[in-house]
Amino acid sequence: MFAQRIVAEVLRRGEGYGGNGGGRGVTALVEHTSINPNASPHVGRARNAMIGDALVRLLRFEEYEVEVHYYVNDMGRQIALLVLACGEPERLTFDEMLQQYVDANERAKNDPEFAAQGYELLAKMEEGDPETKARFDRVTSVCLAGQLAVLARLGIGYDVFDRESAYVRDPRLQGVLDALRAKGGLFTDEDERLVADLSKIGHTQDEGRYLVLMRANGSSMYAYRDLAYTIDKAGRGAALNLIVLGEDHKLYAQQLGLILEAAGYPPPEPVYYAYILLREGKMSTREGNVVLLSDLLDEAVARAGQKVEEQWPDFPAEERRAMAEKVAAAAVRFAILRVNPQKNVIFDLEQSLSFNGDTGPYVQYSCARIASILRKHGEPLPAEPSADFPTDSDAEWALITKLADFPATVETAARNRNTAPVAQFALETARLFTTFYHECPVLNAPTPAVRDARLHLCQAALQTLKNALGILGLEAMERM
RNA sequence: GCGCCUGUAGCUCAGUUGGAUAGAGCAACGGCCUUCUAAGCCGUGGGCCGGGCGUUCGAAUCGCCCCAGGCGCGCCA
Repeated sequence: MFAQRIVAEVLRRGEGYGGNGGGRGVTALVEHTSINPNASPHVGRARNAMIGDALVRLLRFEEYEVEVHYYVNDMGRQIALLVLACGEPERLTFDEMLQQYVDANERAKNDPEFAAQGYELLAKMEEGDPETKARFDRVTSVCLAGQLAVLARLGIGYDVFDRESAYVRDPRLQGVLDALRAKGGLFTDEDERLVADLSKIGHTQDEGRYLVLMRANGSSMYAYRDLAYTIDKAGRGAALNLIVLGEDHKLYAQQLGLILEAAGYPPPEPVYYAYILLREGKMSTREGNVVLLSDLLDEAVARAGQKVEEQWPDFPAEERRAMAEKVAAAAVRFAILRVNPQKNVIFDLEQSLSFNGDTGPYVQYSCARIASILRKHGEPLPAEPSADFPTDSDAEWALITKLADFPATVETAARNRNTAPVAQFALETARLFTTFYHECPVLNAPTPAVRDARLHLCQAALQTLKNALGILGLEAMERM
């Protein structure tokens, strides 16, 4: 009997239902977010973090052993300017540092001497000057902590932080240069820069043929350091090596991949996503038309808080606050994650703050309704649904059939490295539960057998929704 | 100019990898709280699936050509 079998299967597997064990015994390294320290995360950048984090959760659900890496770009021209601007970093907060950076960047454009100071500072950093390194560390650490605090509000965390500055003088880079040289793919150009000619190692198009590795003054370019880091990641022995990248990095990743292959290293598997745009155009920190993740979350919490207050006036403020945080995070995460990553999305503030319709809070609300039924029933249910499992309505069948689809949805999502279908599944399941909810009374079911079957179905639906939400990084609500 | 991605309802998105009458939400309009939470439900209107040509018994889905948007293309990261 199909219905009874599916419901029993969901309840038996519990938190593991939907997992196919595709990653059992497989290690995976996932790098995502890796925001430059000179900016507070905006929703565009946050797409990387949310996609990456959901991917990590999906892989773990499939029993991969995952290690999450964050590459801290604590070097480079922009960071040098930031450090230069933050004279006494101890006295500055994260937000103040960001303002300093904006000012410094502006000044560097019009003041060549100031810009030159930046390059000098960078060169000293690369030489390994301890005092300079300490200065950089102080500034970038404050910035990193500020960024992580915002991301943590969305439930996003990391296992390992790799600092770019640790890879500048990586001895393995010599081997890469030797390999390039051996194939005629390395030369010093007329301006004394060290340049890779990728056409010698399989690059077929004209655009992107050359990649500058070192400046004339011997300081390294981002790509050069990134090569060392990528080699380092490859050397950690993970069977699956993923990196979440904006689509603007496509050509760059190909270039890097060619060099790595020429030197005998396996390149990571990229997962791309497209930009989030505003109606007015693309987000630009310079022009001030950005939506900061922290601001978005604050607004979401404020709106959710209002709703919670209307709904649960007798709850302690602290508890209401916690509910609002969960709902707010769910709204923001779901709004981003439900869209296929290769699509540009036009960011709509009202829409991503909406708690009605095709949203994370709608799914959470369905969970709360189920939890409420189970709570009201009070008594524990038999662990196994009875062999006599009456299900006569279309609503019940549609819901059960949907629950049965979950493992296949997860399997496809993992294979395609795309969690958007899981969000879609959660929505569809929540809608089907709601139809069932309106058409099939549970506690007042016509017979005890029907009631028990429906209670078990409720449990199974809740478990499946929880598992789907877990992959997306949203919390199911007991009440809302 | 060249390369990659995208184009589905007024708006934001799905569409199970080529199958039957293309689905949701938002917005609009009309209904539903003395029965398990109205952050919900039911109903109405709304479509040349960007355009064209092809492949196929069959195309939103595959191919080619256009058009539009996004991204990228040597001392940014």
